[in-house]
Amino acid sequence: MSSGNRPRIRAAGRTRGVPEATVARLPVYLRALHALADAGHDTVSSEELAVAAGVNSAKLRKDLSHLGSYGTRGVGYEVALLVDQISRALGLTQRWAVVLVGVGNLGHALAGYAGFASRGFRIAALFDADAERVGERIAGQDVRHIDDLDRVVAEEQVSIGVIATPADAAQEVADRLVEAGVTSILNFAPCVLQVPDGVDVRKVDLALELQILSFHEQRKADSAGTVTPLPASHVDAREVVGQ
Amino acid sequence: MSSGNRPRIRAAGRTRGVPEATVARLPVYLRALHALADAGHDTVSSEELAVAAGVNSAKLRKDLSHLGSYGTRGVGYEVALLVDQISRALGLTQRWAVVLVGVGNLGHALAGYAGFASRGFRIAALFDADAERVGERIAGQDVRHIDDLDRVVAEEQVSIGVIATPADAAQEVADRLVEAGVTSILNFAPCVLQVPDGVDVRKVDLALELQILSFHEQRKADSAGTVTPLPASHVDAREVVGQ
DNA sequence: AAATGTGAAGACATTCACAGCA
DNA sequence: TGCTGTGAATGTCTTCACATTT
Repeated sequence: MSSGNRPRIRAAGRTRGVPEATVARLPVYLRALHALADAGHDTVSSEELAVAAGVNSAKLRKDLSHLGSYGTRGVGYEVALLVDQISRALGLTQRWAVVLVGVGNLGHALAGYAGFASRGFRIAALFDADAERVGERIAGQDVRHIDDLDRVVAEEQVSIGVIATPADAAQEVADRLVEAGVTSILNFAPCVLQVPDGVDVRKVDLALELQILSFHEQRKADSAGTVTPLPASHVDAREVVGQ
Repeated sequence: MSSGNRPRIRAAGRTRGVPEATVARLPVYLRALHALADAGHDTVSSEELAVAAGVNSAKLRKDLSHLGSYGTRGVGYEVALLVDQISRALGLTQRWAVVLVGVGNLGHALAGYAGFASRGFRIAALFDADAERVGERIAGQDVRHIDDLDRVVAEEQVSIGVIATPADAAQEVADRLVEAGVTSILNFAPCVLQVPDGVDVRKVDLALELQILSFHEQRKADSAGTVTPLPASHVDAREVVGQ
C-alpha cells in the first residue's frame, strides 16, 4: 500500500491552473490573432481561429476557457480582447530581458532574430567564453566575456538565458546562469541540463526534430514497399504540428 | 449516437506502433548512449541511462519495450546493441538527403550546423529565391535558385525539406517542396503550414519557446509576490524538460 | 540479488455533443 | 439561429509495483 509516496501538490493557493499543453498553444493562437487583426478582422469564431492556428475548434475553445470567458455566444471572440488576454496569461505585458550565451554560428543567427524583439523579448547582452570573440559587434551589441554575466544579470534584471554554445560547454554555462540568478533557460545545445528545482529549462534540438521526421519517413517507405499500397485515404492524417 | 463518425484507423498492416511520445524521446536516448559509449561503458542499467537522458527509469523501460526486448534482466542493456536498435527504429541506418530553403541569418547557421551531418543527415542542396544570394557559397555548397528544386529533389532522392525563410514565403515554399516530392518538412518559419495528408510537418519556433518560459516566469514572480512564500518544497518541482 | 518488462492504476489531454446564452 | 463554454466519454501517456528472468 503506502498510497503513493509523494502527495504531488498540484497547486498552491489561487492557481488558475492552465494545462501545460494549453500553454504551449497560446503563442500559436496569439500569432494567428495578430495576423487576423492585421487583415482587418474585429471578431473571429472559434472555427476560423482554429483553422488559422491549425487545431480543431473544440480544442481551441477548451484552451481559451482556461483563461476565462471572453467570447460571446452566437458571435465569437473579439480579436483585440483576446490578444490582450492571451498576452496577459503568457506574461507578455512586460518586456523580458534575455541574455544569450555563445555567439557561434547559431548564436549569431539568434542574436539577429527579429522575432524575439517583436514578441516581447529584449536581448540585454551577448556573451562568449572565447576571448577572440569578446568585443565583436553583433546586431548592435558588443559581445561580452562570460565573467561579466553576474553583473549584467543583476543590473538588467535578467531572468531568462539562452544557451547557444557547444554541448560540452552548456552545463557549465547553465550553472553560471543559475548562479547569476536566471530562472528560465532555453537550451539549444544538444545535451541534457541539470538544474535546481525552480529553474525551468526548455530544449530546442535541431537534429532531434529531423530524427523524428526520419522515423515517419521510414514508416511511409516501409508501408509503401509492403503489400498494402493504401489508396487515397492515407493513414497519416495524424496531426504532427503540435510539438 | 452514430458512434464516432470516423473509425480513426490506427495502423495499417504490421505496425509496431511506437507511441509518438516515445519516438520523440528516442533521439535523446540515442545521444545519451553515444556519450556513454564514448565514456567506455559497455552496458548500462535503465536507471543510469534514465539519469543521463533526464527521464525516470520506468518511462525509459516502457519506451524501450516498444522496440522489443533488448535488455538482460539482472544486468541491463548492452550499449552498442541499444544504439543499433534505436537507430534502426528511427530509420537512421540510412543517410537521408535534406534540402534547405532560405539562406538568411538562420539558414546560414543551419547550413553550417555540424549536428545534422553527424546524426544521419546530408544536406543535398541549399536554395533561395533571392537572385542576389544564388551562387553564394555556404558550408561548401553553392546556393541554388529555388526553380531548380524539382530537379534536385528528384536526382538526389530528397524526402526531407527544411524551411528557413521568412513567414510570408513559407507556405509557397512548402507547396513547392511537396510538389517536388518531399514528404517531410521541418519548418522554422513562424507560421502554420497547410500540407496534404501523407506529408509530415514539424515546427521549430524560437519565440514560442521563450513565450512558454515567460508564462512560467510570471507564475513564479506572482507566487513570490503573493502571501505564500512557499517554504522549501516549492511547487515548481514539475519536469519541464520533456519538450 | 539485481534489473528488466509489463499489467493495472492513475493522471492528463482530446474530442464529442449539447445545454445555455446572445 | 449560431456559437460559446463545458460535462462526459474517450484516448493517450506516465507511473506504480511486482512477477519474471538471468
